[in-house]
Amino acid sequence: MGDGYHHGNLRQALIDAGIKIINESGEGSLSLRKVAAFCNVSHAAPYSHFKDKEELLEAMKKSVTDSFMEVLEKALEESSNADEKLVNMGKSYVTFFVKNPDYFKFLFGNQNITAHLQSDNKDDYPPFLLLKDTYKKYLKEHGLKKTKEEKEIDLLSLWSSVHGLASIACMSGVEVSFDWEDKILGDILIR
Amino acid sequence: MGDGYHHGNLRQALIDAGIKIINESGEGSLSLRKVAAFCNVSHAAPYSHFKDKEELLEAMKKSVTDSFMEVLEKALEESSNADEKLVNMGKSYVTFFVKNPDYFKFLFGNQNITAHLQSDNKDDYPPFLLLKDTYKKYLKEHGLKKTKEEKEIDLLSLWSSVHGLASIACMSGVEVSFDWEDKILGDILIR
DNA sequence: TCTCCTATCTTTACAGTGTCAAGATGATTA
DNA sequence: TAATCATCTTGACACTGTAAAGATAGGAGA
Repeated sequence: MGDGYHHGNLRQALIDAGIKIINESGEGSLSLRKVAAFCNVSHAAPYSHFKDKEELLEAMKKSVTDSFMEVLEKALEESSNADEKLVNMGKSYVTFFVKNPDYFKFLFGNQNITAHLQSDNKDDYPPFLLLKDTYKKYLKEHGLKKTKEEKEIDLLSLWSSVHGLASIACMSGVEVSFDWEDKILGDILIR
Repeated sequence: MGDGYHHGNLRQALIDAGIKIINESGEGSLSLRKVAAFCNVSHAAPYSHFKDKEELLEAMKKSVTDSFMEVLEKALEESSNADEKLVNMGKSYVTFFVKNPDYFKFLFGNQNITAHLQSDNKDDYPPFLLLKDTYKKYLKEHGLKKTKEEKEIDLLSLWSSVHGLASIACMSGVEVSFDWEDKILGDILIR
């Protein structure tokens, strides 16, 4: 266990190492061999746990998404009413990625988002599900009735604003102040 | 000229070949050597025109951005009033990338957007400048007075909505209908 | 016309990459 | 104790970006 021929928990160690490397020098400088070396293991060892480099990347994305979900859920817990929940969730959404732009680039800056997100349905993406759920509660709390189409528009509007903000902040280097965020989200809810 | 030892206009040929490859099989399968082979030229020939693989990619991005700008400008020409201009520009923004998701991934799905976009200022990005300009005319046409901060918020709101929509459509496979777009953009303008 | 210059392209070489196949190792189980 | 099996190592392969050195051709100047 630990130091010997068998590693103990190499799978998780590889995932953690991969994320660490990404955070320190970006995804560009992430190679299977480096990840393996970081774990003091031969260059082909990862193939006992992952079919592909791609499969390791997917596992890393899942891990990052889990951390992301924790942050979002915490934001919900710390809010009292539905309005606050939506705004704080949006803020946390952007803040999380502004704090770790490499995470955004990693999650959304790749051709391979396909396997991770697509499945032709955004409803497989946990953060979106959480937004959807929170939005529903928002409607309920306010006693609002909306058509299915209106709901879709609201959700897409909320999501694309927040996600677009994160994207712009992370990918273009534009500074996003929280005043802006408050107002943008507020306006979407009020309109 | 053309077939001999010297190529004629290898630089542009490499750019075009690169874009073609990306459109057919995504950026993942783009290598300098393939681009060179596509132009019937040795694998090191590109280094006479580009310092780096990165420098070729930048040139390709510039080329794609130029096409993008043409589409946006055409949308402006074909609109009569300021409201129409803003909405049509937003539509074209999204449509352009929905039609060529590989372009979106190529332009915005990379760590190296830095060199292409950042320079710590979104004002270097031609499409944003066009949006800014169009928005200013919109204010003028309506005789609206806004503070600098309000303008910034409006612009960021417009941009992040549209860009976010494009991002979601291109990266997650969610279908974006134009009804949605009309309403989302309309709401932002009206509020 | 001849020579030289320079931009452009080729050849050769090297380190790094993902991946596969075959073998080694050691923990588990029969 | 012996056999099994997941896990790890070693070695090999094709492909990548890039650098250095040489070849080529077209134009400039004599």
